[in-house]
Amino acid sequence: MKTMGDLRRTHYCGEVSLAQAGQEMTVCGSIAKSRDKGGIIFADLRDSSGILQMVFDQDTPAEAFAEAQALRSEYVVIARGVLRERAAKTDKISTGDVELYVSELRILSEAETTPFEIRDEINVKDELRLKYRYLDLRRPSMHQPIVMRSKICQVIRNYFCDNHFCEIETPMLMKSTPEGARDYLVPSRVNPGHFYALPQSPQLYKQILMLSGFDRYFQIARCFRDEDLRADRQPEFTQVDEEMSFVTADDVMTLNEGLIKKVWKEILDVDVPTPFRRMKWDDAMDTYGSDKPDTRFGLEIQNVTDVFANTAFVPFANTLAADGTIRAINAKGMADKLTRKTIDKLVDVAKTYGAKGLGYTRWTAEGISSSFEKNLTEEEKQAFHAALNAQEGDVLLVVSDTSRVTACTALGQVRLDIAKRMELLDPKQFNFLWVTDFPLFEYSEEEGRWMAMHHPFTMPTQDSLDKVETDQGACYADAYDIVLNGCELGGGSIRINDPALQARMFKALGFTPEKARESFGFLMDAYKYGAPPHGGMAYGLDRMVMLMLGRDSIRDVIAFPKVQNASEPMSGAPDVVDDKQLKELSIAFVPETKE
RNA sequence: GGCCCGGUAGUUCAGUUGGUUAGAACGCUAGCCUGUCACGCUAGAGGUCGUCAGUUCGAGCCUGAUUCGGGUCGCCA
Repeated sequence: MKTMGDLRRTHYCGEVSLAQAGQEMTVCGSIAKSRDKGGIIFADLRDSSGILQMVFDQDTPAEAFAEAQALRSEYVVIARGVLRERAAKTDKISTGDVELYVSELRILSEAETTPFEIRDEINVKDELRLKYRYLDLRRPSMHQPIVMRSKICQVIRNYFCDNHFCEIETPMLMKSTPEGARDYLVPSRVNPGHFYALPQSPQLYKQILMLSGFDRYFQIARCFRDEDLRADRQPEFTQVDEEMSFVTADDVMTLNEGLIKKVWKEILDVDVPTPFRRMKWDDAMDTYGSDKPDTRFGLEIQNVTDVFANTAFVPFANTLAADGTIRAINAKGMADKLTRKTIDKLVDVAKTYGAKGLGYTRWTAEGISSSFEKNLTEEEKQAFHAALNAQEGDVLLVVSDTSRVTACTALGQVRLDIAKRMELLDPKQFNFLWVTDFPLFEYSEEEGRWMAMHHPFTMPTQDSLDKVETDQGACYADAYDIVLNGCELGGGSIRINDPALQARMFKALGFTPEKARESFGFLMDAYKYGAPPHGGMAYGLDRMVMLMLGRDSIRDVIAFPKVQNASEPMSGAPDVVDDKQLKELSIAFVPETKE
């Protein structure tokens, strides 16, 4: 091993080209691969920008040639030489028409054999890749999303700064507030028995910043939620958070369409047409069975309740007697591909999402086979087929349920499952959509009360204002989610800026005045001294980067992600701590007793 | 908390009905090779079959428990 001596990098591997042939240059990085042919040695040098081939032969100084013979994968080197045109070119790498004819090579660090190969084509278990995250991140396909993420943030910052926004950091150590996800708690040493919470979002602070006269705020903010993980959900994640004064929902949506347009253009060179389609929550649920519909394909849900109004078929009749609903999808022309076996899978999907079952009719050249049509009258059958415009080659899928949301959600998931099976999802297509007019409240069986669907500061729509305390189920919110290809990219709302209305909201949510004051007193006070109308939204940055780069997992766009049990395999966090540390914090560990 | 899938050389996998010494590819080590780029050729090393217990004359294979990882429902205002 050597030091760099007086060698210093003059060029990055991925940034040289034929135009620089003949120049002397110094590059550094890691050995991706070396090929020792005896009298000639090729070694691929990788740095953060790309790969450049180095060459050594009989005319290479003896010392450098000997050094080249000792090269192994992942050795860290610095090399000086002359860039020249290759005798044999390749289009496998961007610098495939040049190579560095090396005159001086210094091995700066040797490397043990890595637990897996540092190449993009490998297929290695996540467990191992995450334990050796630093090795995994060396692979170009893992490296690229992290670099892209940085560029995306830069574009976002520029857009906000160009539009009169001010970037402001809000506290990481804050007060725990009720409602919402579980908080990560941080004990206070100087206040024994007292805890900070890590922010689930900067929501309260950004509203207060509007009251502080900042007018327009943004932040690329780390947020924490102590809930179970998913492929697109991490306990620690990043929001692009924004808030604006003197705006309506329309203004917020328009400004954000501009942001999306700019980011997609500058990063992907994709022209996103604006304005985006807008859809009310009710319509999204009825038509797509989701509050984040994927509109890249059809298979829309239809309401066939009326067809069965007088049916004798017991499951449907019972549902309708309980004021329920019957919804259906016609998978047009898919009878050949949706076999009985596949339909059984769809039934499982529907059940997973709460449906009692999934009725089906499969109409092939051999005739109609159906799980329920034998129980229908001839008139009902015909009316059913007519309602769905059914023909030979179609598959009809039906869910009946007392809950409209359950029936639609189950069919919505069946719809997505079919789309995946039939490969209807074009990964190159970006379908943006605003979903608006969400329900203001959601009834929680567990809590036995109405809960805020978004958060308790969300402005009700004009029509809902007088129903807040009396008819919570009929109230809608001046809220909007931005949806991309069936994923919730972000969401926001106009906030309540009238203390009296805020007090009514807390009451509707079952807060006593004392409880409201205890939890949100500082916020209620702040609104007393003049509050501009304001609203904003927040994006899940990780999800945005994931969708832009076409990745399946949010982990691919986070440098050091956590795994399903919320631990971090490389460092081993979380871990036990010394008793001394606990004592200082006045904390005693009491194991949860198992039943 | 529930459900589903997985764990066999460094890596990715195969392993028949439970039966002798557990295989392949890649990687690794050594040698040869002057235009390779998934280099090639020759030789070699490399295994607690996740862990524990059980059934059996005999377990990688069967049973139970457990652990680790992935997906998912609940949960995620």
